[in-house]
Amino acid sequence: MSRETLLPLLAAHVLEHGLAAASLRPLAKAAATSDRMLIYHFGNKEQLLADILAHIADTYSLALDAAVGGERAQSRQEVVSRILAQVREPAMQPFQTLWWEIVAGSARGVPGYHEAAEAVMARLLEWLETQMPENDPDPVGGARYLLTLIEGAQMLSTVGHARTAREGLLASDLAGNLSGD
Amino acid sequence: MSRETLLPLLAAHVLEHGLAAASLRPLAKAAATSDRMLIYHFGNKEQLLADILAHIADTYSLALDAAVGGERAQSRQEVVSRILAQVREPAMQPFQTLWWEIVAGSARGVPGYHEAAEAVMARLLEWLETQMPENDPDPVGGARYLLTLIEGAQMLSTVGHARTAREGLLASDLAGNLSGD
DNA sequence: AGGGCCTTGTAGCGAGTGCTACATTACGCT
DNA sequence: AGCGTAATGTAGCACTCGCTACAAGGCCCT
Repeated sequence: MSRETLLPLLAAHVLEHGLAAASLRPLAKAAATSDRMLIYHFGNKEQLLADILAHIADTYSLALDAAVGGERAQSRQEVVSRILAQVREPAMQPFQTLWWEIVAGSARGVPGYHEAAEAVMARLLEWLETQMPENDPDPVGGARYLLTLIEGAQMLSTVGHARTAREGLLASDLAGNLSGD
Repeated sequence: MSRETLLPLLAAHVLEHGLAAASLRPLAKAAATSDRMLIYHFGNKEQLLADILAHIADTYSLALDAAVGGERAQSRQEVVSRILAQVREPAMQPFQTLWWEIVAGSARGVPGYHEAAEAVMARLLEWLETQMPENDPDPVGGARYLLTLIEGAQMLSTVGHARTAREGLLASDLAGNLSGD
């Protein structure tokens, strides 16, 4: 059982139960090994978590790429709708839940979290730029604008203010009808 | 030493060290009492944290009210600028850091966190409505829009994408120059 | 002064934490 | 076949966790 064999199992456990519950013995159990071996393979817990987070980031990135519809969106509003629909899929929920834990860790200065969070956002932003409408006057700035909106909306939804987020988007210059949100 | 005497000291400790480090013995030490007494006064840890979070929410609300400049903002852009400047004050940093921990707990379903987060956002939204420009065509929807933007920008800043957030706001319909961000 | 409650100190329980020491097995290379 | 390294099991250490049992003070009321 090498690191590469273990990582998917470890990642699945972290996605399901969160980082706060990611202690060595439960992780080892989920990967059908022992805490002893986790330390053996990864050195210490900090490195273990860093590797798991990196693996999850890769998985998330791939899932996002895979879920991208073929045809280009026609408007910024459509971009936001599509992404919010995608990101709120039940299958994406564990990533969302984990994401806020990473943000919290990043804010608190937990080693490795800031790097992980920054990398995820950078990749997401890069991908967002490719999703902008073909005739968009400012795809680069627009992607940043939409990212800000989307993440704000997601946070509000997370804390029970989905309605606030929806009404906020309706009041934005994106206007139109944001079907589904 | 009653509950009311202890709460400010406990809140200070949570603001400084976060919820993850908020275990009974350190909390008790910060409040110059014993873990024994914390359980005696609050029943159990869950209730203790709920009370501390409620106390912190009150404190935050008061601080925000106090920091509001007298004169009304002239534009939505000015509203955003003022709030981001205020919310990024060093004195507000502990609240921000704690906030993401609450959001994470809310997403994970930790008892009490969802209620706390929802209440904070509701209060913030209500306050934001009072801050909208006098001649705003849609202060209610506008407040929700700005809240979404502000929170998205704050999250991006937290994970090291302050620049992304700034450029996103510059590309929004708020346009103008968002001095300071 | 004495009864009764509110408050507090001391000690500890059982479980979980990251990590290590030591020993043994498994396996590839010459 | 023999050697060396990689891989793994077993036990355990020192610590923290939330919480409780027990007992003793302190203080008010009559």
